[in-house]
Amino acid sequence: MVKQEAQKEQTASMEDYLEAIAKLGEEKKVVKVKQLSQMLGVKMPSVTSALKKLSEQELVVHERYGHIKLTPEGDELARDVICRHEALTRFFAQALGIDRETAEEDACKIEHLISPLSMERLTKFVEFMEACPLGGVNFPSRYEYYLEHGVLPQDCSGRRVRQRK
Amino acid sequence: MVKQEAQKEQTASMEDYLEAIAKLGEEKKVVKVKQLSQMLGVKMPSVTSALKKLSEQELVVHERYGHIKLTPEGDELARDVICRHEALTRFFAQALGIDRETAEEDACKIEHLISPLSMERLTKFVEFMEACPLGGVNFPSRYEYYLEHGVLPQDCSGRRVRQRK
DNA sequence: CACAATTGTTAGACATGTCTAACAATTGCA
DNA sequence: TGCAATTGTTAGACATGTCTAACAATTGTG
Repeated sequence: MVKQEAQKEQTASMEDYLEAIAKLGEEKKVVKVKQLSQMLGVKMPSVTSALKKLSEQELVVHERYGHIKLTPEGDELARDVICRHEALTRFFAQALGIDRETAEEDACKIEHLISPLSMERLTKFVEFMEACPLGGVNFPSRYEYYLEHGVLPQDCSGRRVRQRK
Repeated sequence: MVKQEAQKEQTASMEDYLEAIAKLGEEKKVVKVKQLSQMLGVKMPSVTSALKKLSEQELVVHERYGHIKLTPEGDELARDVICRHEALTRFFAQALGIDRETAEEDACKIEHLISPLSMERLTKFVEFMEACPLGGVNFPSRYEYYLEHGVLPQDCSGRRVRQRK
């Protein structure tokens, strides 16, 4: 029985900060206020103020004028957000064929509010679509045909509507 | 060349009010503050205050203690929100096989921030999934098999991973 | 038709998260 | 090493949208 601290629910905004800190931390050795401010498109005082809140919750370590680091708990939350972000991006980009930029933007917004159930199903869905070649003519390509021509491709058996009961 | 007023961008909250007014308006003859308050899970003063803002933008007609009605412009916005809501609900419920309640909840949140492009693609995607029977063994049922067993069904040609490249 | 119950409004507090302006610390380079 | 440029913080304004408390209008029923 693992002792599982109740993870504080975060607002969309705070999740964005956690996510950005984790991402910057991967590339750069040290994370600074200015970088966060630029990555998130907010002014520096907004970052300072967010860090204060996250520090109080012990998700972030940040001493005045110093480096910014996630605590283990903060990192866990951040990983979770990133995981959702990536799954959503894959869904939009790979499954729906949407350009990377739009896919990222939508993922960024939706990652904060989608339910765990939908998230799990969406992930499985993408996995399935990627794994299931459907006898050589895979789903995405048929879907693309449909997108482009507005009608089903030949190998969808001709029938067009014929769905209700 | 149709004169197309720039439609004021609405916040998620205001879109919720517009949507609720439209939905209530369909069933009941008159829409009242109390009903909106209950449907949206907020207190009455919140409704009054939202209606004031929407009135100022001429999306809603509401005279003190009186009925609440959408203007044509407000109705147009509301229809748009409802349209997104329904497409999203169908996606979650029908494509992902999620229970109606969760599907609705997620749709309610996502409808306010998804990009027009993703919305359009998602809609087409659901249409496609509903219309394409894939030679009798349709996508949703294979997907369900995958969900349940974690492996691809027979008619997905056996291969399991074999994707990269 | 009067008055109690219900519904609606106003005023103002509060929470979140942003911003600008002013000031403080740090840095890096001459 | 000292000072200018950069980076960071504090203080406080503002916008949005919620709430409670107090009051006002409407309603419906004896």
